Amino acid sequence: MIYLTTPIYYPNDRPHIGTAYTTLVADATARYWRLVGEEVYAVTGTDEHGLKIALAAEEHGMTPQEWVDHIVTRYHEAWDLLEMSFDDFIRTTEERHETTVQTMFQKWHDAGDTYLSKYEGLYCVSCEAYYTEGELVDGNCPQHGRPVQIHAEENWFFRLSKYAQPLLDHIAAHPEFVVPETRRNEVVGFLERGVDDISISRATLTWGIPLPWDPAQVAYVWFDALINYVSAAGFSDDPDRFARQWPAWAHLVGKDILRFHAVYWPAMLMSAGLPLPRQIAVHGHLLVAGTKLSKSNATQILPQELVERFGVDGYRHHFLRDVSFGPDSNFSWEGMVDRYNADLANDLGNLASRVLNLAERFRGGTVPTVADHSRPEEAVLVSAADKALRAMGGYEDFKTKQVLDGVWGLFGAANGFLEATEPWHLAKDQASSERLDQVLNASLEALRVGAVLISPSMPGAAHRLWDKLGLPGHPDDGPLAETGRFGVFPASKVTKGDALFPRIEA
RNA sequence: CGCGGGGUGGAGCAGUCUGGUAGCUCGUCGGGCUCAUAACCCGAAGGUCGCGGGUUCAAAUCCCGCCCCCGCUACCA
Repeated sequence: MIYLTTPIYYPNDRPHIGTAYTTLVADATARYWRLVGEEVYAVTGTDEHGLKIALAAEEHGMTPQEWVDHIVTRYHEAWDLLEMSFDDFIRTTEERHETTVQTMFQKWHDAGDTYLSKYEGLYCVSCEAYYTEGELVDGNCPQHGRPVQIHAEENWFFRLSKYAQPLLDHIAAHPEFVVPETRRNEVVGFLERGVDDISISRATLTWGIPLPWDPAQVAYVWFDALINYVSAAGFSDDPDRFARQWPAWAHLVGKDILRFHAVYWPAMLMSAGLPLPRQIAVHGHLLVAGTKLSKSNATQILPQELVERFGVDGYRHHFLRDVSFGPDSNFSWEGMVDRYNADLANDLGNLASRVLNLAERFRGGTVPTVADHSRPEEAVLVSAADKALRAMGGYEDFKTKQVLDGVWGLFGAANGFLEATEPWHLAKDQASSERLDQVLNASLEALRVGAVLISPSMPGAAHRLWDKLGLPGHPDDGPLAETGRFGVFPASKVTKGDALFPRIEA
C-alpha cells in the first residue's frame, strides 16, 4: 500500500501555486502508482485549529466551526479544478482526528515524555507569534516594527531533547528518510547542535483539542496538525486499514516546514511507539521574479488565473515538467507560454493532429493492425517508447521533470518517424499501400502509448487523446507494464476532431 | 558567528556523491519537408563550468583559500 500525503493546509489562506505544487506532485505520483497497479491512499486536508481561525470566525459573526466549514470549500474547489485525485481529505476538526490527537497526547503523557513548565516568550500581538531575541529588529517585531510583550504561561512540554540521538541514529541507518540530501544535512546539523524541549499546549486558547489529562489546555497547533497523518490512515476509526497503511510511504512537504516533519513528527511517533514514515520528501519554493511567495506578497498567483489561460492540463504539465522537485524554481508567465506552446501545442498536439489527419485522410480513420517493427525506422520509435516507459519510474523519486523529458522523447521520435517514413508520399503510390498501413499503425501506437504515459501528469488530455484514438477503456486502466509497452495498434476508428492543445499567442 | 546550499553557452536548468569527448529545453542562424496547430525534421554557431591554487595521466566533478548570491537559526507550500 502506497500511503502518501501532502501537508494539511491552513484554510484562512487561499490555495496558491505553491500549495498547489505540493498537491500536484502528490497527485501525479498517486496516479502513477495506481497506473502501475499498486494500491494507493493519497491524502490532503486542512489544519483548522488555532487563534487566527477563531478570530476570523468572530469577525464574520460565525462560530469557528461554521467558519472553517465555510472556507474549507476553497480547497475542495481548487483541487477539483486541478483534477486532483485524492482518496481522502482530512480536516483536523473531524472526530476521527480529535480522538487520535487525544490518544497520542495520552501516550506521550503515559510514556513520561510530558511535563508542566513555564513558557516565557516575546510575543507580538499583531503577528500572534513568539519571537526569539535574535529575531527582533531594534528590539521590535520584525514584521510590524512594534514592541513585543513578555508573555508567560504554564504549558505542557514534550521531551523533544530525548529523541535527538535516536533520530540521528535513524537517519544514519535510513539515509532516504529525508530527501534530498541537502535537506537531510540541515536536519542532521540541527539535531547535532542539540534541541530543546518544546511547549505543546496552550492555556490561553480555546479553539483547539483539549489535552485528555488537562482539559484547560489545548494542543499546540503543530502537534495537532502533524497527527493528521495517522488519523487519516485510520488510527482511531479503522485499525485494520491503519495496520496496512502505516507507516506512510512518503510525506511531501515544502522546505519551510522541514523541521516540523523531520524532527518533531518522528519524535512524536517514537514517543508513541509507532514506526516512522519511510520518507520525508522536501521540495523548494516557487519564486516569482526571484522573490518568495508568501501570504503577504503581491506576487501571489492563484491557480485559477493560470487554468483560465492554459487549461488544467497546461497547468499541470507546466509545473511537473518545468520544476525540479528539490531546488527553488522560478516561475514566469512568459516561460509558461513558451512551455505550453513547445511541449503541448507543437510536440504533442501537432503530432496528434498530423497522425490523426493522415489516418482519416488516407484510411478513413480505420488503420489495419499490421506492423513491421524490424525496420530501422520502427526500431528507433520502439526504442524511444521503451525509454519513455522506463522513465516513468522517476515518479517514485518525484523526478517529474525527468519523467516528462523521457516521455517527450517518444513524441520527438514519433515526429521524426513521420519525417523518415513520409506517409504522405507513400499514399501517392498504390504499391506502397501496405507500408503506409504499417507507418500509420506505428504512429497511432505511439500516440496510444503516449496517452498512457501522460495520464498521471495530464489525466484530462490523456482521456481526450484516447477518445480520438477510438480505444476502449481508459488510458489509466493499467497496468502500466502492459498498457505502456509499444505493440501493435488495435483495430479502431480514429477521429481527428479539435486540436488537443490550441496554440497560445504571447 | 554557526550550519546548509548555489554561481555551467543569450534565458532556464541537469550533470558533481561513484573524476574520463560538457548534456537538456527555449532562443538564434542555415537547410529540409509540405501530412500537421507558421507546426515538424536535420545541421550549425555560442561555454577558459564564479576566481586562485593543489591532487591526478585526466577535474564542472576531489582538496585548500577567496569573491558574490541565497536558505536555516524554532509562524508560513
